[in-house]
Amino acid sequence: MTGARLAGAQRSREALLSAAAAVFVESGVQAPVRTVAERARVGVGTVYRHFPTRADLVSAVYRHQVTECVDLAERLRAQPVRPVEALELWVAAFLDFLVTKHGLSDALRSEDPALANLHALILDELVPACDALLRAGQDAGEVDPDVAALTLLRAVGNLAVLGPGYGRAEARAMTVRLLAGCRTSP
Amino acid sequence: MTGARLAGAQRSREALLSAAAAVFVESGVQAPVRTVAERARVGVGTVYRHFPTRADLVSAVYRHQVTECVDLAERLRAQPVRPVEALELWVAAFLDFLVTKHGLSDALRSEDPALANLHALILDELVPACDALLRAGQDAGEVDPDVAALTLLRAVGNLAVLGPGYGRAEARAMTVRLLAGCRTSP
Amino acid sequence: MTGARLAGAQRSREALLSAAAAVFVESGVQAPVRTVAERARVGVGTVYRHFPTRADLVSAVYRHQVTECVDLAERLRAQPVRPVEALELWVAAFLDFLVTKHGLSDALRSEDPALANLHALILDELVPACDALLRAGQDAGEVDPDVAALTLLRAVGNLAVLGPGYGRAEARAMTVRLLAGCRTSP
Amino acid sequence: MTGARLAGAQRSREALLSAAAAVFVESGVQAPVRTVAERARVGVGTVYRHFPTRADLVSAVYRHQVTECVDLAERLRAQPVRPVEALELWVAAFLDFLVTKHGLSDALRSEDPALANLHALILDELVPACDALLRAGQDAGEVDPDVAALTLLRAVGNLAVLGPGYGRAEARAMTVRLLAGCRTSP
DNA sequence: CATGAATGAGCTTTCATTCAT
DNA sequence: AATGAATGAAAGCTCATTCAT
Repeated sequence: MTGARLAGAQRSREALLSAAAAVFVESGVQAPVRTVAERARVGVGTVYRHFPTRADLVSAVYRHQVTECVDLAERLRAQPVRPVEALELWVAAFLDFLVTKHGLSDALRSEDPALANLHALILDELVPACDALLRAGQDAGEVDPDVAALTLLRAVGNLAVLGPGYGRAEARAMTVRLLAGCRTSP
Repeated sequence: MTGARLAGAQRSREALLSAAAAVFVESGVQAPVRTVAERARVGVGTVYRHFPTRADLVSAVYRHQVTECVDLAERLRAQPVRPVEALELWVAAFLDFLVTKHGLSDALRSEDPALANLHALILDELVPACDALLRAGQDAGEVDPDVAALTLLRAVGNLAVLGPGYGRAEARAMTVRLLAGCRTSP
Repeated sequence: MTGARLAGAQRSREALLSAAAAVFVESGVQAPVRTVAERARVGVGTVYRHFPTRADLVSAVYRHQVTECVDLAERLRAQPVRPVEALELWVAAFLDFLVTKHGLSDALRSEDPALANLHALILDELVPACDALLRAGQDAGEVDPDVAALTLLRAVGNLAVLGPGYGRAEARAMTVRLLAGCRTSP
Repeated sequence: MTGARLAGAQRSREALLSAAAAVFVESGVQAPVRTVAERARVGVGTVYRHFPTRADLVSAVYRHQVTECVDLAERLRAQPVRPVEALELWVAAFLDFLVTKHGLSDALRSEDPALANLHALILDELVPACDALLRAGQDAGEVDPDVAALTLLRAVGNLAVLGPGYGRAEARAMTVRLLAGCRTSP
């Protein structure tokens, strides 16, 4: 009775999330709420019911992906590869995320206080995940100890912003070079 | 009489340019046109007369700064330093520009087709300037021949986007590391 | 089983009435229906089932209080006090009602045709109650015969609207003076 | 050149004021800004240009009328009538204002902090004007010294709220009785 | 040429009301 | 009967852009 309703609500929520993800990719995180609603075939009111503020929507859209990144970091640490290689793999995967959902890097860049949620999420989850990989590399003497996780994340996040003449391949190449520059000089 | 008119018009144009530069630094390139007009002590109509589209204004504002960068590149090439050092100096200076006038990196990043003017300007002037330095380094065997000027410029432009926990110092450090990763492996 | 249902429905209805009364006091009769539903721990649908229009809810909320006023009038008429004194006591009590449940005076003032119910209630019950007291005073030669019950009720209802610099004490004082002005000149 | 523009703007401003006055009478001070704009045959933007907040509009609409009331008070004080009569005349005139522009009494009643302007206006101008008349009556021993100007103004403001069965005539009669109740007992 | 008033589309957000479950 | 998700019409406010003077 209530179950069916709840199931419907859950479906709405998911429809909204995927609609929003798509819209953010196409038009950036600043896209009108109405656009998201239309994409999800839903009234605007429904958007606000599920996500009272736009920031809630943005955060929700990316929370899932952030979590995946965190999980990946953990899996990589368990792999029998050299720490620096794990870091490289992880950063490459992170970049792919960002590049695919280019809305996310917009969101990361934004200083809008309403996105504090999302920023907190990053600080609380992504930074530690990256930090673990980074420290492993530093402890192994492969990575320069001056590199901080947050700084690296933001830098990669920035390198992920594509534009004319600067596509995925370029972003990847630059990220690789940035990481190379983070290794200890032999 | 026409002379006076022209002089007045010229004055307006310059007032607008410096007002816009200031406003862009404070509030980004998206700042309301009205804000620029007020800062220049001029009616909005005047803005539109001189710069029919916002992109015209943005381009004009940064054209001058782009030119300075180009000039710097030429001066550096004449210096008795190793090519890779000249490149590093230039990139550092370019970064400082971007970081100081953070409006510019917004503008560079923007895919707004209306900014085609500005993009063209970069392709036509900034890329060749950078390219000259880059090629010198590559010819000297100091820089990896796979690095393209446009790619490097965009990457540095991206690294220049500041945010919480990622200030000037971090941007500089990351840029240095990126360049380090662009050098030929010994 | 149906009995239980009915009992449940009755409970809902009463929960709604007291929730609405509280909400109206806090936020006025214009408060969102949703607020009332939440206060009553009930779904909005239930509000609409019991009270198809907002006016039904408002009327129901105040019917009970109107009835109390009517009863008081009857009790006062039976008291061994001079008619004009009975009138004064009743008006004072009525004012206290209004001032305490400031939602009611909002409702009385409203010209919203949807509140016709409530207005009818007043005409049918409150006016006659007041009228009886009034006439007694007029018959005793203590109250000016030109004073009409409805007019007096509305005036007192209006005087009950508090605001900055005009609190309960002021409302009471003004009501007393209004009534004094309704007495026959000696 | 600019003069004509200014004249046009002035005309707009006045059109807005009279449109707003009319709309407020018909629908209360809470009427949508858009309604006022339409009534004035003007875009919403124009309303906001002239009156950045709704409160500014409301205040402007009534400022003029408040001033007239104040002027009237001064003229009446100069008349060769007994103080209490002057007070009665003034209150009657004030009531007529309120009753004619019934939006004003809504506005006076409102506790919306955005209307602080208007409230201040009343406290600063209307209260002293009323106070002068009141004190004259009190000094002459005709009016009860316990009556305060603000209280009286609010009470009259309240009595001015019309409704079904309570029209202008009733409001006037009640106001007269209220004032009668404010006189010193002989 | 310069001005700035006017315009109105567009965005966010709220809430009364309906209706499938 | 009860629920609460969904809907969509308002309403407030901002700004890019036009155009009469």
